[in-house]
Amino acid sequence: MENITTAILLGDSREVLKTLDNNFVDLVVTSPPYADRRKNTYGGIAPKKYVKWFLPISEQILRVLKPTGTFILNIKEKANNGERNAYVLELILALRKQGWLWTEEFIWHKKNCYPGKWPNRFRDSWERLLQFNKTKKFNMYQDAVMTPIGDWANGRLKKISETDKTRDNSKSGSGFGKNISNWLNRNMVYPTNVVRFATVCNNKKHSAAFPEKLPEWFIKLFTKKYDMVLDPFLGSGTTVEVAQRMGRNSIGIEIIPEYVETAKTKIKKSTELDTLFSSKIKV
Amino acid sequence: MENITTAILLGDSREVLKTLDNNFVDLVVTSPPYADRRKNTYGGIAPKKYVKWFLPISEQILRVLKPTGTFILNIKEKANNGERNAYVLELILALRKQGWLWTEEFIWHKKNCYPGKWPNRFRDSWERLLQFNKTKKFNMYQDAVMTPIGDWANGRLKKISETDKTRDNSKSGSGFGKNISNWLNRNMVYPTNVVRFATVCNNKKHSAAFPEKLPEWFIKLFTKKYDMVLDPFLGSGTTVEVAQRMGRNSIGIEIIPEYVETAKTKIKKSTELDTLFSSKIKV
DNA sequence: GTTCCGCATGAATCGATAG
DNA sequence: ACTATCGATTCATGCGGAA
Repeated sequence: MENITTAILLGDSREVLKTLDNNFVDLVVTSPPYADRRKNTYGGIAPKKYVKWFLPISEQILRVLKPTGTFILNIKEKANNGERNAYVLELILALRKQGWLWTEEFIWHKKNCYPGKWPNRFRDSWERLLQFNKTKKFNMYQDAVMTPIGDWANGRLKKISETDKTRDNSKSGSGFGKNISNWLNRNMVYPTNVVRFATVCNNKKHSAAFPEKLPEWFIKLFTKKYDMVLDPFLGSGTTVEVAQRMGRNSIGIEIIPEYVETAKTKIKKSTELDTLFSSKIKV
Repeated sequence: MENITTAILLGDSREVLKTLDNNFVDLVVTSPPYADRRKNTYGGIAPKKYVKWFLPISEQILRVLKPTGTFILNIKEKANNGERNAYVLELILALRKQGWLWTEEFIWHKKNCYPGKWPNRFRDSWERLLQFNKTKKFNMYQDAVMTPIGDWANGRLKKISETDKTRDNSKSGSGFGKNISNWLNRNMVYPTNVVRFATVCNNKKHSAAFPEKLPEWFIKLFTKKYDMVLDPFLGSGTTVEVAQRMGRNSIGIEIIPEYVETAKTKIKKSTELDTLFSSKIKV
């Protein structure tokens, strides 16, 4: 039986990443400190300096990632002085220049966003989930994240007429046709690039942990069992905890000792689950 | 009684906009042809040339807009050769340089997005609704777009406890605790910066303008009656039709004669409604 | 009149093939 | 090599006619 490794490294990602091998990571999923956020814990990076600060890190990520791997970056610029900061846009352009393919931008539509009221804007209920790749031939396991088909199917697909079965193309010239018979006995459909998860509300020590569902979804989508997951801004350990539970190897890097301790506790706790999990699978 | 003007101008926005006065428009809401799209009708603009093509237009928009006015730009980059185009990011940065404040990015989460399946990406179900302003003191009528409270909010608001209040107060100091009373005992809530409308697919004759609900929402949010609305890429006339129905003055510019005719027909038809509408209001 | 059901259509995207 | 065209895939919505 293959073993699963779960490593939590204390230190600055800018340094720790340099100690890792080339081309061995299948998925990087992370939520770095946003500019001018979390000043109390991370010190905060000024928006103007953010790109310059991030590029050496992404350079290392580019190096450790397999050609078939994927890099998911969760980030959102805040409003400052009535205006959205532009550093995330500049970061995307800079990452492209660094050699990354900007494959996709998923939207994380937060189910329960932060309440509040301002005269000039509404509550911010979404964040960017930027997908970058080294090559066009990356691994993607779409079937792993299929979702139940919409309610419309109940009414619409019960009875299929003969015309439905025979007609192929619509007349519009869009080249789009339909073959309704394909839809029989379908319960699940592929999702879109808008994902909807609730934010975590419980009082974790880490100030901005993303919900478990988020790394879980991307781990399902971009890795298979025993693949390697990396989170260079681990925080309280959500990513490696989920990765371990899902039977993936993982490495987390975190600069704050207190968070590392929290994360390690989680791992230990879930090690029991892991044993349970391991005993079920036969490899 | 004040009259409502609804003007539809045939021509190229780059030229027609120059003939308009300074500082008289309250809201510009438009959906220009996206790069490499609508080749059959608008010829298509190459992604590389898009920013250069758009800046003279936005310069005129900046001129005709009141200091209290708002510019809403609906756009989305397509995927090309496995990668998202970056010209929209470059456009946002260029508009900032031109003097615009990038106030907000709304997400249009499309209820019914285009179908399809590809090995490397999911269906694209969102578009950008970029908000730009001349000054920080723009008009915003938030009460006009309040929505019925959803089940999610019922659950969430009931759970807001003393710990929630104290935690949030201590963290951000944003005065959240004071504002929370606004949220209790209400049937209506303010929306967020994610809006959800279905695309229209009932009209055979015209390639789809955006759905009526979209300009309607922004007209409610950023204008009051008798304000001036401008759409420099009118298409089949949705924006001015909605503006007229809502008792706003409006100007639409469209380069394709056939679309101008369609738009004018809509306006004429709705003039009867307008008369009805006028007779009901007392000014 | 309601509800139910048939059906076209939509700012899509990729890979293969053709010029 | 690089662009242009074509075929294949697919989900939810609203309209209009039928029950």
